[in-house]
Amino acid sequence: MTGLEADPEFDFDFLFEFNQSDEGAVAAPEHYSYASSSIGSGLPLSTAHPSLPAPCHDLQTVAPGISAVASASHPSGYGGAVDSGPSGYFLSSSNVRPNGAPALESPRIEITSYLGLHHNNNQFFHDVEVEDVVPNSKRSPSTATLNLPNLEAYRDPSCLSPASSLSSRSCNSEASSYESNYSYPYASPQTSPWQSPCVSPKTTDPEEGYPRGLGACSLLSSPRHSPSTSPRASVTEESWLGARTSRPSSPCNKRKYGLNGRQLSCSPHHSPTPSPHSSPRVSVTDDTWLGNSTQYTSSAIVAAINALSTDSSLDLGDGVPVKTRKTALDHSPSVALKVEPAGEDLGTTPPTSDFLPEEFSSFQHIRKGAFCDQYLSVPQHPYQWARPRSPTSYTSPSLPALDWQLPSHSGPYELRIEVQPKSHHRAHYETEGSRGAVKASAGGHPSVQLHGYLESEPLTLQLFIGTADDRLLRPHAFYQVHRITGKTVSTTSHEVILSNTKVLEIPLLPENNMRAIIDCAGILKLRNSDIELRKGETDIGRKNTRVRLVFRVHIPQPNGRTLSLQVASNPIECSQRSAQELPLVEKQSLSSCPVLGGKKMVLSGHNFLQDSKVVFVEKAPGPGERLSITGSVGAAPLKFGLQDAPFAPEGAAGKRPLCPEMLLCGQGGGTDGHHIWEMEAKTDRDLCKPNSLVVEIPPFRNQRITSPVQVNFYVCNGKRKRSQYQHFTYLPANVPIIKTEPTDDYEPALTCGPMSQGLSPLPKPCYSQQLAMPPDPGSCLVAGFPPCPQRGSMMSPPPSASPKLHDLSSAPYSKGMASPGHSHLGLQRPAGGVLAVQEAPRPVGVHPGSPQQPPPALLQPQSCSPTRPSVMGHQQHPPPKVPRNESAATQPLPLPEVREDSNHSLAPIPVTVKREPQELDQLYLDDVNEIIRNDLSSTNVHS
DNA sequence: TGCCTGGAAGTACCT
DNA sequence: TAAGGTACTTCCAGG
Repeated sequence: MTGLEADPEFDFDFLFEFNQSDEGAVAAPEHYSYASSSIGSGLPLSTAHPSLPAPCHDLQTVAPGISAVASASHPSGYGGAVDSGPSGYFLSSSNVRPNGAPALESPRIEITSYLGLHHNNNQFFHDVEVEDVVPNSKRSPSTATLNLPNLEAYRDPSCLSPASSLSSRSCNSEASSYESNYSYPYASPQTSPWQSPCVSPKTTDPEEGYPRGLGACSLLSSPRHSPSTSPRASVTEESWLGARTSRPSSPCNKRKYGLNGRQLSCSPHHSPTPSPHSSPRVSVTDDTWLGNSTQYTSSAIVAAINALSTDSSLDLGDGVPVKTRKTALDHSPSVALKVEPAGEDLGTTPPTSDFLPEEFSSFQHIRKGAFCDQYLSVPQHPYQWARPRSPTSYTSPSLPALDWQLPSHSGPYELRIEVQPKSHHRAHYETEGSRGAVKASAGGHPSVQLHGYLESEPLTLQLFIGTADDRLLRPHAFYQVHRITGKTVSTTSHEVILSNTKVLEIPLLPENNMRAIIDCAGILKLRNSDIELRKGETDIGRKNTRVRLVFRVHIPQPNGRTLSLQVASNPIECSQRSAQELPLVEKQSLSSCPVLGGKKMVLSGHNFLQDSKVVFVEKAPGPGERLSITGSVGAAPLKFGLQDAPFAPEGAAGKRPLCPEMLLCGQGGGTDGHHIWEMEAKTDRDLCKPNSLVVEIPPFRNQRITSPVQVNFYVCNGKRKRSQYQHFTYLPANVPIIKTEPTDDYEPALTCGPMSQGLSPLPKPCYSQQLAMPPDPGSCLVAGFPPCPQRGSMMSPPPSASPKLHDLSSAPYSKGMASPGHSHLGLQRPAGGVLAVQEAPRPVGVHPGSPQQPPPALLQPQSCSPTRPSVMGHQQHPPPKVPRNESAATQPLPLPEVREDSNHSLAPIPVTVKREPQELDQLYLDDVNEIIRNDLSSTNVHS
């Protein structure tokens, strides 16, 4: 076996799980309420969802549809979604748990992520290995997984540096997590293993020898976690550490990577056991998959996956750009087709139950590889979990994926952040000790409260670290929530991993008015190299240091469904430097003004200096902007363009998209689609305070605009010390001023529903969530998920397709792209759907304005097409709300569609294609940019 | 003793 | 290609 193979870090990538979302994994225990047998039947890949495009079809079908469909309750495939209900994300589940929590539908296929399909990839060989290890007969019948070689997990937990302190490795340090479990006053959300303290210590070991990554997964599920209160103290961890610790004691501290980007393991511990398990996850999954559902031929699956995958190229191997953007955070890591085991009882028949102890052990080993494979792990029941009553099944597999956009309120319920976190919080690395819990700016800690909930059942509040800036809200690739424990922490919490994203679960108790003080959440920074090198990972960590705390709660409804609400905090700057130097704009008193300018705008934020400058810029659609995503079906490579997000790669900055500075620094402006206009606003130095700045809106360069023009501005404290771009709209002089809330363009989405993510009122570039949310829930609930990851297809499901959910109206559920088409809202998103969305989510967004009617543009399959037609650019174009008309002259590649953007702010909410360039700001896709530019260049030439 | 913090050195990457 | 600067990580030390 090659070193690579042995490397635990990469193992999980392959897991192909058919699961609605990773989240489901957590809930695994509960999920397993269906009969295993169902799996097979339920999984006709191709048949499941007629609506889905053939290739993707299968997968999708399987995915959400499965869970929902499988059960009678989900006739429409996404049955749950179909129902009307209060706005919000409802799980469709016919089954209701005894406790009222929605029962899991049986055969559920989870697609966690999928990055590419590659059989026989060198790197992924797990399948074979697994098989060897586990006899088919012994494989858990219920779980079927398909391995896709070459798929690398996204944000592989394993990636977490081994060195990290225990506490830091929250993901991995289950021990700590579990500690809390014990303390939980109420039954924790069902599924997670942590619920049952019973984990027997005995399981031991398999993991011990394993690299952390592997272990992490298993840890969660594995019994081995000792109930010990302090994770570190626990033997397990000790061993764990010993085995894998890669603390930088040596030169090894700095990781070196092989050509393929894999980290060369300096320390033996990395892959102490080049065991065959190298990719436990894969193996296991595959095995199961194969064993259980032979019907799903790998080829079929692959085909489906390919169809779904937006950037299959990534997986394809060496030729693929490592940093391609990956849209689907959560799922991306691997595509796994997984069939949940049947059997409601968690404790009962776990998939692995059949194994002999030895086998089981082996099995576990394998599984360990799958980082965060809660799905798999859960089933490991040799240990009887004390099954706590599960008040709410937030972990239900049917729960929306972490990157889904959910509303903050629905019907009587509203999830609200009562106390926002400070705008700065220095995250700690794994190699460091914890830097404490996130605090509130006024002292104390953030707090979240669920309003309108009158039941006596406690609920679970989920917390994870999401992206900030303009991109759609989704789990942050480079940051993880870190559970803080200690005397100073009053809030119990517990960690679980969903789709490679650590999620802190905090009880929301009626006795506390469903309010939780978040004093147990720190932020862990993952090394950029660990994340970026993963195949399929397209995000760039550099300068991607802003995050948001994302809170979710899943409220069981009388009808058996679950209403999911989500709210995100204001952005939090997590870097050391930024907290000290970079200006941060949190609020702005004006979001628009006539072209004449002259109005005073008050900016609230941090690190404002008397010398701070406020610069307004109008960006021309640059190449990057044009190209938002190149989709590909099947093996076709997907490319995600960097849009003109606030931090588009430009000018001096060159390739770094995220850095605002870059745009302006020297180069930038210009014809290449960068800044076509820059104007420094006058600031009132006398009124300047560290937290507020008063500026006079400069007149726009073109006083004769006929439609609103979106521009951006930023605060600059000096070279390379600039805030992120903020949105601002110039209105035609003769047009009555429409007062706009300080929200950004994307806000229209807000109109759709309370998506509030807790976004600051500021026009923050985009809290994407807003974007995505279609006002019409129904639309969101679309039964079919477009097979193509491409948004276009996904986003616009045929009207007919849209389910009947009503309530969602207000709730914008959209997955990253928030395509109105996301029918999946309300439904579990089909794996395929998920993938698709994730893949290309950021680039394209649809304004919620008219969610019900997805813009045709969205429907365009462009993204799907391997070739990158200009079309793509249209759909996705970048954010720059710059009036393209005006700038057309300067623009190398004028995009007609742009026009819409600029208008949308004023527009009555027409459906517009959102250009989410800003989302990209976080993408420092150097490589990608290059590629895209090249492509564009060539494309332009052709055109 | 361990957790938090702030600061800064060393390294990598970008211009 | 080298120099300078910035950002990222890792360490150190004090509370």
